[in-house]
Amino acid sequence: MNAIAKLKTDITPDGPDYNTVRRVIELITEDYRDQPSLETIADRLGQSPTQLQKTFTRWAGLSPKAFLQAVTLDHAKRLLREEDLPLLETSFEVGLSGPSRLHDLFVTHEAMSPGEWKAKGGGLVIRYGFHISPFGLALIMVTDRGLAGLAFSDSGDEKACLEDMSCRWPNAQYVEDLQATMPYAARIFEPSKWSSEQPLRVVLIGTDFQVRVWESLLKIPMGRAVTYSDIARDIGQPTAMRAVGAAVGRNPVSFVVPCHRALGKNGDLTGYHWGLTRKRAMLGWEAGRA
DNA sequence: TTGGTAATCGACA
DNA sequence: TGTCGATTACCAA
Repeated sequence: MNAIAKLKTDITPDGPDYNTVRRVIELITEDYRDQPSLETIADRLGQSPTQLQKTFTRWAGLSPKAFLQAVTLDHAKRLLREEDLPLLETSFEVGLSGPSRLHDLFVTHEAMSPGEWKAKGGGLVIRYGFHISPFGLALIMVTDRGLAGLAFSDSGDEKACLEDMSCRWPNAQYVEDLQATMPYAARIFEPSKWSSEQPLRVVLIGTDFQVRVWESLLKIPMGRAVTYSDIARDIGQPTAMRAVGAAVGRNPVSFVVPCHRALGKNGDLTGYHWGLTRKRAMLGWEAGRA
């Protein structure tokens, strides 16, 4: 194994589990009416039930049974319904460069408008790298100001993924640099390394409206969810839910800015740039850790 | 329930 | 200016 490949696999040894999990989620979603048993699923995947059992607990922190429930529509509804405490209202004062997200991964963020970004010209260097993550391959992009982009890809689609991200900031100069991105990967996907003492530095590059939407997302605690209209209300434009949806979809730092915690009003998972299956996986994974 | 549709607003061409 | 969403609420079969 060469040095780079080693770097990739060292991050999260359980990375390959995602492939199994992804297929299970797909199966369940297809015929969720039948409530397939563990045996049925294991059978369809050509694995033994015990093996599958082990994979799940390792990946999700939940028994398969609990996991199945977590991925179900009912559970998503519950995430929304348990809204006794004022979700978005509380947390922290979120101002520019303030720490946010009281309940899990702390980040400090600064905003950069497209204008500012452009003014810097092509001088800005973005270092990127792919790393194994619990949700497939993660493309991480950093500038000297902090984390600027986080995207996901299945193995084999790296090129498309990189293109998807890099065309958002056409003027930048892109350099592959796993040494630079690896520490981010290690930190982001390992909840035991989340701390408020040393928040993760993030640069939000987008329009004023988009940044406001993303700040709102940062306030959603782990294992909870809100609707698109909740967000619209939070930023003071209750009727702009449609525009909010569009802005959420452009979130360049997925997972860290938890756009997977935005659901339709009835608990449906409406959309996700990197695939609905991945959105389900994230919610299930968080359910096991919340 | 399911399916069509108008209202609404930021981004982009 | 005109089009297009990771939305919603409402109304008709």
